[in-house]
Amino acid sequence: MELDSGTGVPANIAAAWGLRERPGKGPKPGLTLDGIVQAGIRVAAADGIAAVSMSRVAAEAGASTMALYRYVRAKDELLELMMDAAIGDPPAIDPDAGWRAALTAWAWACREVYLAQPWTLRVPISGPPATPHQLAWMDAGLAALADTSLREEEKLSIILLLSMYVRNEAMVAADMQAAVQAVDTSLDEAIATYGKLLKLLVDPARFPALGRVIAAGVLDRADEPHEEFVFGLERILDGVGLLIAQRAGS
Amino acid sequence: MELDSGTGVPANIAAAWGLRERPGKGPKPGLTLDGIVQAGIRVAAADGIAAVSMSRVAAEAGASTMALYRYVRAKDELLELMMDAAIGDPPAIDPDAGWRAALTAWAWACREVYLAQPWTLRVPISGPPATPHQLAWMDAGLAALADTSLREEEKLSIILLLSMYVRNEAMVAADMQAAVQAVDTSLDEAIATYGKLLKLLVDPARFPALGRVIAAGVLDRADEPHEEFVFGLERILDGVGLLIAQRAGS
DNA sequence: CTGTTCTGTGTACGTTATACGCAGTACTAG
DNA sequence: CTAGTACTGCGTATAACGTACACAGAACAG
Repeated sequence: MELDSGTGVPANIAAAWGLRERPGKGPKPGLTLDGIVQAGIRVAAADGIAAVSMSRVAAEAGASTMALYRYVRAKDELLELMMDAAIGDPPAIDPDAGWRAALTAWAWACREVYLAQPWTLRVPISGPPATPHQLAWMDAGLAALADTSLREEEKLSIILLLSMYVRNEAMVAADMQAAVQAVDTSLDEAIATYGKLLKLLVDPARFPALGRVIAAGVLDRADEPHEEFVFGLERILDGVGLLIAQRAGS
Repeated sequence: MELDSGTGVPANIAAAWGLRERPGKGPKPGLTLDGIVQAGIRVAAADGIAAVSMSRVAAEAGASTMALYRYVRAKDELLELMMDAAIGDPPAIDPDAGWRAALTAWAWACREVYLAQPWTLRVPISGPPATPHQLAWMDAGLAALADTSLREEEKLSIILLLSMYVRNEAMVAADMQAAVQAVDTSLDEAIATYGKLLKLLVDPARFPALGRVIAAGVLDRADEPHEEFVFGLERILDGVGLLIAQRAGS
């Protein structure tokens, strides 16, 4: 059977929920799914997602390469399981804080998880969220909007928008940090290098608006570390606030 | 030399700007960089980015695998060049339309480019935008904000926020379309299947907010095709509008 | 006790990117 | 005109990858 217990749950998601049937016929399993997933996470944390090969994970777990395939259908499934395990559960959020404070806390927590484990940002997303911890984060985000008079559909859209934003912003931040560490320089210097590059390439006659940005010196120095994140977050929350006010008014 | 003409321009970006020096000593090149890039684009458009291997592109270009390396430093560079060629130049936007209409048109155009060539969404971003067409799109976006009283720094942040949003939303849309085509079903049906899956997995006692969304039937049917995109876009532009009003007021 | 079924493992295969060396070509210096 | 040089396209070789498959042994059901 492709699916477990005929419930119609896709195999990879069933694995994430621990629904794998392991009828007790053969020999005792010497490994555990969780052990393998943790081994994968250790490899990814140490040397990045590119280092996560089946043989490397198997070595870390103390088994042969092919043993992993008794627990995992394919590498993609392993990555999905690693991802789900790595993000863990969302933090508790004060339910009386108001939607804006709650969403802000949620977004910051999400970002911290990503930046603490940058490899999670490189795991290709394979579909709509359906693993336990992903749904837990979704639920926590939705809970922040529970007291508003938004339609359920709108709440969901907002959480999707926000989680997309946080993930993407974390990716950019992680990219920059990686680039900085690769050349062993400072963030300020990296930005300045980029600014100089654009100054070289951009002809203000051809790209006038971009030319004005460069001329204004925006790219001469780095922002405060999290300034970019806060800026986008505040714009989005402002927009959400407008909708909430609108729904409350009508 | 790693760099061209000692200008300090990284090799891959120099290639994108056509700054490669090809001193006329050896035999006449039988291929052109552009021809190779176009061959790569044909392969990607036909069979997706996973089909873009050096040997496949070489076959499409009518040359041997290793010949490509005379024009391209590595596969990553080829992908970057393909990406830049594929997005092309942004459309002209009515400069008197006002910032909101202009940004909306810009975002839609950007989204169309991505969805017309979904493989571009799978090209890993390798750093801040520095290729000619990327900068052209950035300039077009910034131009939409030219008449506002925002600081240049803010304009840039807004364009980055918006382009991130469009790209991400296009990725999700492309993912869904791919999933739908893979199982050869309708979009409505795919959403409903996902809804049923969540209904099965989500315990409303453990995930109350998510339970309410599901109970409200949000996932029983698909939205209008572009509804999700419009929703997020409007929220972001609302937030931007608030900032513009604030800056104009003070 | 005798299947039956699951375990871990070794081997093998097909792909991938790309480093390297070679033969031939078009230009430049003399 | 000739020698040298730098570049071309190409074939081969290498290391790594995911994973299909077959097999030996272990634990259970009857």
